[in-house]
Amino acid sequence: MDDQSPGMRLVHLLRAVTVEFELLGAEFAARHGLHPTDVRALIHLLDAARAGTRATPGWLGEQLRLNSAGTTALVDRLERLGLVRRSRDTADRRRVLLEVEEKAVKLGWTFFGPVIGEVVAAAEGFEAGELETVRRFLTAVLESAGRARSV
Amino acid sequence: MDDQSPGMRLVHLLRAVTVEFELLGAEFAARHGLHPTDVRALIHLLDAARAGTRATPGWLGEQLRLNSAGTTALVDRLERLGLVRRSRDTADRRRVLLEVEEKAVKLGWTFFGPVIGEVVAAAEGFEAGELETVRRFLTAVLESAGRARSV
DNA sequence: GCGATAATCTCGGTCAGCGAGATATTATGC
DNA sequence: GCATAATATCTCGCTGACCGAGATTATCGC
Repeated sequence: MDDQSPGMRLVHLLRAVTVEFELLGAEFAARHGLHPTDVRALIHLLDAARAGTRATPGWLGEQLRLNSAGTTALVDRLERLGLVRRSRDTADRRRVLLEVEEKAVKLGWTFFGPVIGEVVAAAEGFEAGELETVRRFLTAVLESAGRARSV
Repeated sequence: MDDQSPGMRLVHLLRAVTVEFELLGAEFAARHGLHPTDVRALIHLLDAARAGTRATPGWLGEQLRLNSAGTTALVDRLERLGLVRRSRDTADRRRVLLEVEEKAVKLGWTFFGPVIGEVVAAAEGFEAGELETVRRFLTAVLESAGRARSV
């Protein structure tokens, strides 16, 4: 396969971006005494909070591909750090709801803030039509990756 | 910050792509009895081999942010799996060179092959100019992420 | 109510990765 | 030329994330 074709160059570029984001997460984690898994969990929890979805340990475990024991340990960790709070669901009292504390929101912001700022600034060097093209492409890639994964 | 601005939407999209790629790597790892770190190591080793760079345990450890003990354990694992071979550098006999076996190249191909195929196929739905725009954007993002990381 | 099902947690064990230090090889100051 | 520092890797002991199996608690259909 031609290594210099536009498609291949984009593949490598995307992979480089992924690596860079991973490193970013890992360094953020190390700096705050968290584990990479904790950061991933925070991302999912903040997403859920923003979308109004109710998060439970079981749901979180699925997102992160952890089994129930690992999930319990993870939530214990996050709770000990004061980032989430466990509370019984009053409707179905088998369920435990995970509520993110303000501290977690702030932490998430110090993590994403700088990257968001940089990327938004970078985006300003492009015209609206160009950004739309990028959006279409990334959407297509997202679907591609999903397809490649489910094979 | 406006959650619906084009810049923000691209940030979220990029993050989604990153997550998807990570999941892809994790599932590939699990399916082949590898750890996520092993996959990351393979990627770096294959890159080095392709670029003609000589890989050593120390270099690999830096790439993955592992200390020397962890790196030794990692290389032990990869060697046991028949993916790399250790050989002393004849010029500086303190050094150990890591040579990737064919098996590793094939494994890398079964990992990247499907994704590459999908992304290249997706790229064919775009004009050359559009792909160039995407390339420029991703390059800018890569620099942004690097900057955000070194703060 | 009672068995079946569901959500979470507990216990014991495995193994990746860390810190400290050992070992071997090469560069440097005098 | 020889002690000393610097470099590259490995060994040892340990911590802790995660897994598998099973216990616990709560809900639902009958």
